[in-house]
Amino acid sequence: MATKKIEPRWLNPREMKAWRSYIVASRRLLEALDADLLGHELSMADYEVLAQLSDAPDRRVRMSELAEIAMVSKSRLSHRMKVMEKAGWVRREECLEDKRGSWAVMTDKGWKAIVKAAPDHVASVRNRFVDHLTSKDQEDLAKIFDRVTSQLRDQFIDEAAPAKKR
Amino acid sequence: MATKKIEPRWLNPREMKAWRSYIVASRRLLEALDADLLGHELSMADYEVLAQLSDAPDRRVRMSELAEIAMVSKSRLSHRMKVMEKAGWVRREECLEDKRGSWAVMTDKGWKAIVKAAPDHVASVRNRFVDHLTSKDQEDLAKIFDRVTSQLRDQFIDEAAPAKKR
DNA sequence: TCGTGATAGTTCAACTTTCAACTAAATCAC
DNA sequence: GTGATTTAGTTGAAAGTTGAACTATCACGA
Repeated sequence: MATKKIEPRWLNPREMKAWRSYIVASRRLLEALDADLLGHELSMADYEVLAQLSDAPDRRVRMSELAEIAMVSKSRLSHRMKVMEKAGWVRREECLEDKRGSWAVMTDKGWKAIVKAAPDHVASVRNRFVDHLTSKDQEDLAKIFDRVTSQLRDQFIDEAAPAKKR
Repeated sequence: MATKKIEPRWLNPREMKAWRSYIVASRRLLEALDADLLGHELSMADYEVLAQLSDAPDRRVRMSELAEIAMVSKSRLSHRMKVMEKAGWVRREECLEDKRGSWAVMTDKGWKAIVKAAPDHVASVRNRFVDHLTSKDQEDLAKIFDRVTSQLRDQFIDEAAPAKKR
């Protein structure tokens, strides 16, 4: 098969501006939010895990599901859980319905930790981000990024599936 | 001083939606872009370093400046440079004007690597992000995120300075 | 009921990132 | 000038992350 070189479609100035503004702001923003959480001995990723756990019925979620909703790999979750378990924030319980599985369970201490961290984190998200958006901005952003996410999911499905026709 | 507990201003549904949409999309997006670069043995962070270097006059930049424009810590840059140096993509040269300093210099091999990776990366940025935005979206995004960045910078200056009045 | 393949979760080794400590040179204040 | 401070950059150890290999269990079809 002859591989034909396709001339790449470079970004025009408007596209470039949007992309760079986004990427720079995102880097800085995440950095700032992480720094703001430092006082609670939490990273954004750990916060996300605890927040998801605290939201679940009985504050317990299967490991796999937790990994998925907190957007971390199973391996990473396993490691972080070990750390957070040592800190006394979570506990693991064997799953009776499925003996391969286990439950991630939030302890009282973990609950207290997240309840204490949440107001500061929300304030930080406001200060650094949300309060600088108008209502319209918020709606626009949500629309745009939902589109991006669903597109990513579609592509992922495309890639995972053997593909009928592309 | 009596510390008074301030009732946190939680996010309303619109704000929450915007924030979550943004954070979820961003995580997934970065993940996808990183995965797309894997074929070139590059991470987004390394790509950024090489891209900045390739843009500089004579493809050479002082280490500190490179760290700043590529948005990585000096320590991290130092470590990555060692790896990329081993790969033959960059080289370090001593700085004659300031003997503490050193230049990061892109080699021909590095140039070839980035020239080869760039079209794929741009395609990936398009596929995953830019092509899903209208021109208006692009302008809105740029405006919003520029605002976020400048705000972050202002806050940072605030924090760094001893503060006259806050 | 057996075997085959998928799923849940952990672990290990390799790699990356962070943070603090460090060297050396430049700059500043007097 | 000279001592104090700042700046440039690197280093080493500790902590975090990744991806593949692994164990155990489950689910399904013949």
